[in-house]
Amino acid sequence: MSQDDLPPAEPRRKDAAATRAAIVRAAREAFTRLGYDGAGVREIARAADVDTRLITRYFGSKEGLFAEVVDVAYEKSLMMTPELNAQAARALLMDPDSSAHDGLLLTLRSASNERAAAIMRDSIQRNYQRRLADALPGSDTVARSALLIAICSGVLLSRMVLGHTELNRPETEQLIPLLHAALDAVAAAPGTGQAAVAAAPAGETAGPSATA
Amino acid sequence: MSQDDLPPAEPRRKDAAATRAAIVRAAREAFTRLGYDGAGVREIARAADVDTRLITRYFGSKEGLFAEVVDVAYEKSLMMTPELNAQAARALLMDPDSSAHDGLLLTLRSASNERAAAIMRDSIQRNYQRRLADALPGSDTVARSALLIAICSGVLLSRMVLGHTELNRPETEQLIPLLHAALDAVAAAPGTGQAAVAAAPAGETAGPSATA
DNA sequence: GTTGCATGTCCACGAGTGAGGACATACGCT
DNA sequence: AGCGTATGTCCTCACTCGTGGACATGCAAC
Repeated sequence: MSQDDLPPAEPRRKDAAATRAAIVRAAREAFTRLGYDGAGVREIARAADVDTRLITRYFGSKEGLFAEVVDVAYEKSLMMTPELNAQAARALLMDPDSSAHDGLLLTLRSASNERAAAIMRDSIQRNYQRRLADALPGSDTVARSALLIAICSGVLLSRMVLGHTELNRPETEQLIPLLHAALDAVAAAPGTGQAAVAAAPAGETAGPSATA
Repeated sequence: MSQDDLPPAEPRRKDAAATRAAIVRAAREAFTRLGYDGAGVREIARAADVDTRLITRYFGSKEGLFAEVVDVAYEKSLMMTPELNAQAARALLMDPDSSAHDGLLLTLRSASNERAAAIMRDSIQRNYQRRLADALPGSDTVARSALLIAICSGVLLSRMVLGHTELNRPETEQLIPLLHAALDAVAAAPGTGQAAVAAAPAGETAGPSATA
């Protein structure tokens, strides 16, 4: 439906690198949309215009392919820092699907599967949480970064995966400052009680969707 | 492994009510542990010491069984009110698995499946979110209740489903006041800027796990 | 006691899965 | 040019899944 517009008339024969890339691309789309269990290797292969056999040859197994997909997905994820909480809150609540949280979204749709969860837990720690923890002020940065990621995951899960309609309506915009305050409550240095809580009188800096 | 200790020597023959109950009980355990896709009807039937055929006879299909399980699971969920945010924060972060958030946990593990997600979205709105919205002060109560549920879901997802080790360590206790503040930032009436943010100097009322 | 229907049991079907063996082809090196 | 190997293709295997048909059994009403 959406990936038939790869290179259209180019047969791409005997090009391992291009084949690998096409598989990873199709797999990322399929895993993000359907989850680890929901996406089948046949479907991925068809979307990538590639024989099924090549998947197991190049990546060993479906699990190996998933691990590779997860790793690259987190590299384009929106980086969260205490200064970006406002933009993060807006992006989490308003962006339609956005590539900003590809990693997290991929995570959520596949969390049910135990093997997939283990792969993603590992990748989150390597690619996401370490960076976030380094950017946080104060102490307990690892734990607090994990809590921040957890909160963001929950919002994304409710909106995108569960399809909670209450978070996809016009009033959702009112929630941005609230979510911002909630994020700041965790991200701000502990002890410095002032935080930015209850800031932003609902106007909020209407930044350009912050899909960095 | 864990459900062989039902009624041991009682054949329970020709008792539809007891059979239904046993199926629901086994299904709830299986769905919560493995998710909708991960749990199979054969496995559920074996755990309930019942023939597979009875599942489709009594509940129509696996989907029908799941809907029934979801409905009953949310009735024993921890009710959240602004006054209980402290206990909720503690329960979410510290309780080992607890039956307090059976509904949410069941939700998270099955969120990948689209049909299951639809069933749960419906049940959440009926059994959980309506009640929470009524208990919230201020305006936009439905949207804010959805955001609260989202945040709680994220914490539970990271801890229980994804198995994030950073949220299952001793330092996690330090996060309780932070999560409490984050919840209050959303739950407290908007406009009244004071909230309870940055309250609780890390001591926190060590309430009894709050599994109401 | 006999009949009727709900309840319980056995078994099979068709579709789906991930994986891999066996063979064909074309690119790259000598 | 000729060979070798990486790459691409076809087809099958072994398995699990949800569902339902066909039959056995026991409780309950008459």
